[in-house]
Amino acid sequence: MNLENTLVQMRKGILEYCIMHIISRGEVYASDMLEELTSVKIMVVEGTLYPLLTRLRKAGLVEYKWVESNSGPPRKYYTLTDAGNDFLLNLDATWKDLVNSTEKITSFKN
Amino acid sequence: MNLENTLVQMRKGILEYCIMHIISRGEVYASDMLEELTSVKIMVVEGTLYPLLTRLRKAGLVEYKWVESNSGPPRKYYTLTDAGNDFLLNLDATWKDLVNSTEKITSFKN
DNA sequence: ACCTAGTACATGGCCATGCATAGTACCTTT
DNA sequence: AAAGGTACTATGCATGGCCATGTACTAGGT
Repeated sequence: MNLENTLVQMRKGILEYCIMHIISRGEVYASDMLEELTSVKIMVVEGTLYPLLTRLRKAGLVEYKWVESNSGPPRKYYTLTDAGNDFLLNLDATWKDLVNSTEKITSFKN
Repeated sequence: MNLENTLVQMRKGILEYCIMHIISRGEVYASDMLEELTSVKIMVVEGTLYPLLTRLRKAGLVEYKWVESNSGPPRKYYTLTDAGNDFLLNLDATWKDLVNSTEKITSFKN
């Protein structure tokens, strides 16, 4: 029961939400996402991101197309499907509710 | 990959944070906590709460004393230990950081 | 005294997710 | 051709929330 571990637990579910948002803004591939998440201090490693993307694809929320790169192997560029966009709207509401509820608990005044 | 499941995942770690906050405000027992969490629309069941309280106690963050009830069996009234108070301060910072980071991602404007 | 209902606490097994680690495949550079 | 880097894949572990169930004690009615 240490801080690091709790942070990991807090991240569960949120990562999926963040990734969906990043993809919703335009075609991106894994390294783009890692860079953006790192830039806002959400540290994520490949071993977390790739399985997550696979889950999202299997659930029909995202799709990808291979794009040649001129500086390495080809990349998978992701976009949201229609179902993905719908789901993202629901995630927005779910997340806001949760933050709201937590706020009520943690800023309770007697 | 459905909303309900994602909500469950989002709650991981947050529940611990909320419980710590509730206990920090004064002596409470399990039903008090359930009631307060329910009142802000965070649905929690006993099978989640009791193991969590046991974890917190084993980690030395909370302690309890038995108190007789005049309307049923005795209750365990919980309070934070000194270590628990310290940990709660860290949780506050961790949670704020996470919300902040998520905010940056989800309200990104091009 | 007995039975039923209610209250309070506890546990075992399941599941989904994040992570560590290792591995594959391809490209560029020298 | 060799070396290093980039992008993606696969496997197994740890954690925490949830469901179903169980135990123990109390209160109230008959």
